[in-house]
Amino acid sequence: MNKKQEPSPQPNKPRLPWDLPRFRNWIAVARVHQLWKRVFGEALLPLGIQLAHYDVLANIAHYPGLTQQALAEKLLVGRSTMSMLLPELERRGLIERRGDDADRRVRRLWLTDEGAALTDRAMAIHVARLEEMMTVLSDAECDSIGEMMRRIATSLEGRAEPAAPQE
Amino acid sequence: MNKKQEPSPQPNKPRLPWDLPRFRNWIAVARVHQLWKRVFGEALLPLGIQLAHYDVLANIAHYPGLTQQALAEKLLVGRSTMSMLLPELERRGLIERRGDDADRRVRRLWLTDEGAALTDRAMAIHVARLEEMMTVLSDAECDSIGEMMRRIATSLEGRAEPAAPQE
DNA sequence: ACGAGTATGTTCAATCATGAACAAAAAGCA
DNA sequence: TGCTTTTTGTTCATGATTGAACATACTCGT
Repeated sequence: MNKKQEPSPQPNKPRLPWDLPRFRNWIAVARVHQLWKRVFGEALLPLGIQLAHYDVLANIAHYPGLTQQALAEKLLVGRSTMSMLLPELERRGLIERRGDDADRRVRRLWLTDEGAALTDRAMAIHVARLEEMMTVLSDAECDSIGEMMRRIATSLEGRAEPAAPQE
Repeated sequence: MNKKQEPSPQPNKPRLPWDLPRFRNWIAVARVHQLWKRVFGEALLPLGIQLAHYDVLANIAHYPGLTQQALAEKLLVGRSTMSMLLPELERRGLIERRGDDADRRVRRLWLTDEGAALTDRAMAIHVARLEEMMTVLSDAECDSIGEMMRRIATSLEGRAEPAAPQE
């Protein structure tokens, strides 16, 4: 085949994406995200919850009374994931699901006192670990990452939502 | 030294992490990563492979002859994941696993011609989608993200690996 | 050379996430 | 009002990922 490799990687044609800065930069993003999930997931274990649970609880704390569908969209997961996850959190007395008189399809989500207390502790851990991880960045650097990522997110969502007519 | 914002949500104590810039910025990173995985995963479907397969193939392309263990470490997954995944790729004739005379425990990984061809196509899609996603960033901005992320990764890995003596 | 300790890969059972199919309820429309 | 379409949530079967336990092979110190 074709592996006549001289000494140096590739003479002129960049055969591997690793030669492209944008590729390498994105790899770094993915790697950090993956590492973070591991680190934070372990940090949550003492509280008896895992990442998926935390994501749910924190979002209910931020948007009390949101529906399962809205929560799933925020978390970028399917509806069925919530249907499988939430009964467990309800059984443990961390959340409450109440119907909505105005729309009897939906079940709105609320934290119980116990759930709110647990979520507070989890969020404290979250913030602490996050700031620990980000000590190598200045405030301005961190903000610039956030600004750029939001720009990308807007672009990505715009391309996905509008349901392209053709193709 | 912190935002004394009267009219807004919380009078003085920032009860929710969303009030903290570092928190919001990280949320944006996680969101983009998640969106990217969805977009790219769908883009790979026509090739008949999924993200996990692609990660394997691309890394074998980059590091031909690496061991399963080394691959698992690069991908930040467990060894058993490779043991479940690789036989499928081998069965499809995309990769080859050859023993190593110097160390008869390991199985070194190589792309077949067919696997290399498929990987080339997948990497082309990868790069195209990536550049599409990143059109909203200048080269310098993209590089700055990469540089900062590598800084964070080094810090994270340093904290996890060396098995801190106390706590 | 021998044995304890370590590293690699596989198997297996358990866990988790997902999409398709479904029922109930709402919204749109004639 | 009646009918169709859309939305919300659940169930279920499937595929993905994992850690523990194991067998094999290597390393290192003696």
